[in-house]
Amino acid sequence: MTLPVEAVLPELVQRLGEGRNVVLEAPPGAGKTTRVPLALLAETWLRGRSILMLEPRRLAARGAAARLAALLGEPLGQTVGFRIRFESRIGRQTRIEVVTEGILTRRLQQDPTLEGVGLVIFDEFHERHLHSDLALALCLDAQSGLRDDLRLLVMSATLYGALVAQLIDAEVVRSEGRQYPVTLHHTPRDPEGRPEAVVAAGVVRALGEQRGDILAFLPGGAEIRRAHDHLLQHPACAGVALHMLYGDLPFEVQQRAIEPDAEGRRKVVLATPIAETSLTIEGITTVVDGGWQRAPRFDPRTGLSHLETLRVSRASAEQRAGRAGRLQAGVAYRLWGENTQRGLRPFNEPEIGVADLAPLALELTAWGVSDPGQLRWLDPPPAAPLAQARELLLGLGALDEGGRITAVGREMAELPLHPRLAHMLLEGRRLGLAATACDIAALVAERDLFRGSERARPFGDRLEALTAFRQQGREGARRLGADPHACGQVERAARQWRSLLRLERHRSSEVDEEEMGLLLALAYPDRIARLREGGDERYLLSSGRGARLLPHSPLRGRPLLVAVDLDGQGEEATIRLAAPLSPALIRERLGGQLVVRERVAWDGREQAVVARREECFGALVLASKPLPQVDAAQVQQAMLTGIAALGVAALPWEAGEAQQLRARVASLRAWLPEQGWPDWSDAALQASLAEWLAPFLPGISRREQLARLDLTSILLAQLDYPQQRRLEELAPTHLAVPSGARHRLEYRLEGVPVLAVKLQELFGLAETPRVAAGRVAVLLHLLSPARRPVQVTQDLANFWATTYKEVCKELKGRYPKHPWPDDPWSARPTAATMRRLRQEGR
DNA sequence: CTCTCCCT
Repeated sequence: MTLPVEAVLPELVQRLGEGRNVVLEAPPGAGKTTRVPLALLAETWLRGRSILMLEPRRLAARGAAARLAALLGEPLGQTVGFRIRFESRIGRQTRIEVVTEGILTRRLQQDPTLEGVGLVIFDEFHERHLHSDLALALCLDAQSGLRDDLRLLVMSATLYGALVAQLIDAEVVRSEGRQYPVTLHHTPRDPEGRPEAVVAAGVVRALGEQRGDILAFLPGGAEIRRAHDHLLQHPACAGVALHMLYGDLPFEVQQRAIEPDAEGRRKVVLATPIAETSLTIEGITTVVDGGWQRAPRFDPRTGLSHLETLRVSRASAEQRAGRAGRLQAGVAYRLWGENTQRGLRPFNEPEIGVADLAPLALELTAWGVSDPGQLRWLDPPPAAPLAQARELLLGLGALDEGGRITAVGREMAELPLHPRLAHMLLEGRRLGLAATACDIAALVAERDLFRGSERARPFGDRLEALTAFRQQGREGARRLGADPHACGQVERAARQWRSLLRLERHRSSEVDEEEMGLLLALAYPDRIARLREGGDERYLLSSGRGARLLPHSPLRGRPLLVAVDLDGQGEEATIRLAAPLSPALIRERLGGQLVVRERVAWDGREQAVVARREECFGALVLASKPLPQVDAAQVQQAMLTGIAALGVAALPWEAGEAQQLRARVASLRAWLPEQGWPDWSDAALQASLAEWLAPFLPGISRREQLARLDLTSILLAQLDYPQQRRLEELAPTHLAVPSGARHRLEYRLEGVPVLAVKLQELFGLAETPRVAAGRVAVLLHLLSPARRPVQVTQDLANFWATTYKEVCKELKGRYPKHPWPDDPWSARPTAATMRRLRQEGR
């Protein structure tokens, strides 16, 4: 059988032969995974060295290797082999080695020159996993340094080639795919509809309009279960075999969903994106796509991840629809309109942009790179999550203060698990708890034993179920409500780590809850939760954030927990998985890791500077007492931090005088920019607290004591004497008016100052009063005798000439005791009544 | 309104 990719093989071979990197852009079905490595095997430039081909999934790696070997008519482990976690088939003569992503990173770390390798092929690069992005960056680094004869071939779905080609300085070779046509039906959905209802309706419609089996895409397991329950009741599903398919279902159930129905019934499979690439389901001719996908997002501010339900990307939707056209022409119902289609993102967001970067940060440090800018990336690791990751690694002792890897860090990097868990394994070994640490790490890292169960269970139940599985097999696990398949996977991971730590065999012992908490605290020193007073399920995390146990958790009321799984979404984090923690045991077993520190710091809850001597484990404060003597400079520094956190608005501006001073200076700054008046905006004052406010802080350590500050004098002290003189002259606090009185000017942060004055006081005055050496006319608020505003103007002469007459007419009757002369120009300006004027003899 | 998929 000839495959479309064969047409471009000569060009591909030639380009690589010229010593170039190459990007092969080909849609699914082109045959790139099977044909390309074999076509290159005999190339002389390889000089007998091997080809490494990277696959994004274990299933795919094993499958690709098997097909390649079959094409050569050999068993696996001869010319073609594979290496994935837990399994490898590699022989002496192996020239094509198919590996999964983590394996390649590991190999590069052990041998940066990739000795004996002539070509690295990245298959399905468009999936943009964290590991494949990292592996490409490391390969490029190796190529540019030690191995200029190493070649790279990146294979990717359509429309992605140019970007990668630019990064790796490569030629793009394009191939056609093989795919039966799929007819697309875009059907706008009820925007309020829940995913399960929308997709169930789509399935019912497809059942009526099409023949053949149906594959429907939903965002997650919960929606799949609800859609399943709903469709079971529906008459359209009578006689139809209804299946669910998602990663956490037991293997047998997944298998049944993939196979043709034993009784030959028509099949409907409700699936997560697991069916998008990893699994091929027999007999599908119709796809129903709800158009969602769920993705984790790491929030560097909290250090936590949460799941988000997003619209599918165009690439994913394409892939999903394609599932209907593997056997024959098919149909895809897309439950969104053409407009929505145009707004879809072209590709899934690269994992490097949204993931926890702690593992990547450790890999980079182990590679000897402190700044990711030293490597070439399609998308560099974003700064904030990377900084957060480095901070975590520093806390775990993997990095030193200078950001270099420590001996412990190197040991951690060599263990195939998350740095948090690697730290727990190594520290657990020192405590003589290595085997238990392996179990706990596996329970954290592998599939949830109790997924889908109603009750929120504490961590201890997992360890108990694992022990039961070891002693009594699958039945033992089932009796405790655990999934035996998942137990097997956990045991397999734990066994791998035990062997890496050179532990002989697992000694099963009693599960000690407190030791478990202790070990978990070694992995999550920053996720310790203390029970809030007056309740039994609300906790305070060491970060200061609130957290809440899942309803009905058996851990309710425990004073101290280690939160293993925290969902960071929303106001309060949700503690999904936790173990109780005993401070006494920490002190007893981890005494060496306790840090005693004297802390003088602003406390947001106390609204004051607190000075305490604290005994800490990670972020957990085990003991705390007040410091007998405190350095005044430290208090001042902490107070400044506190004021910065509260904002300058928290200072006592209420009196008004200080605000007026700020407004006067701000006005002069705006009117007379050449004079260099200081910037006293909130932002500027906030930024320079240390300069202008610090000298006045001695004796102040609480928020309420800020009321003592005389902000007017403090700000005035910022001006030198000539400036103070000029301020009085150019922006006076008061203005004299013709009546002889002095009235207060009201300055504003922007605009002209306001002079509020009874209009009788201004008789005879033609010129509007001015400030700033005559540059700015004040805004007059002309008042009635009852001090009600009659007119607002910046043009007094015009007021006398026009509006004054009407004002007179209107107000004369109401205020007969006050003067309302026909000619305001010649009348005597006064604040007094007629009677007083007469008494004064006029 | 129960946590997607994948990997050392």
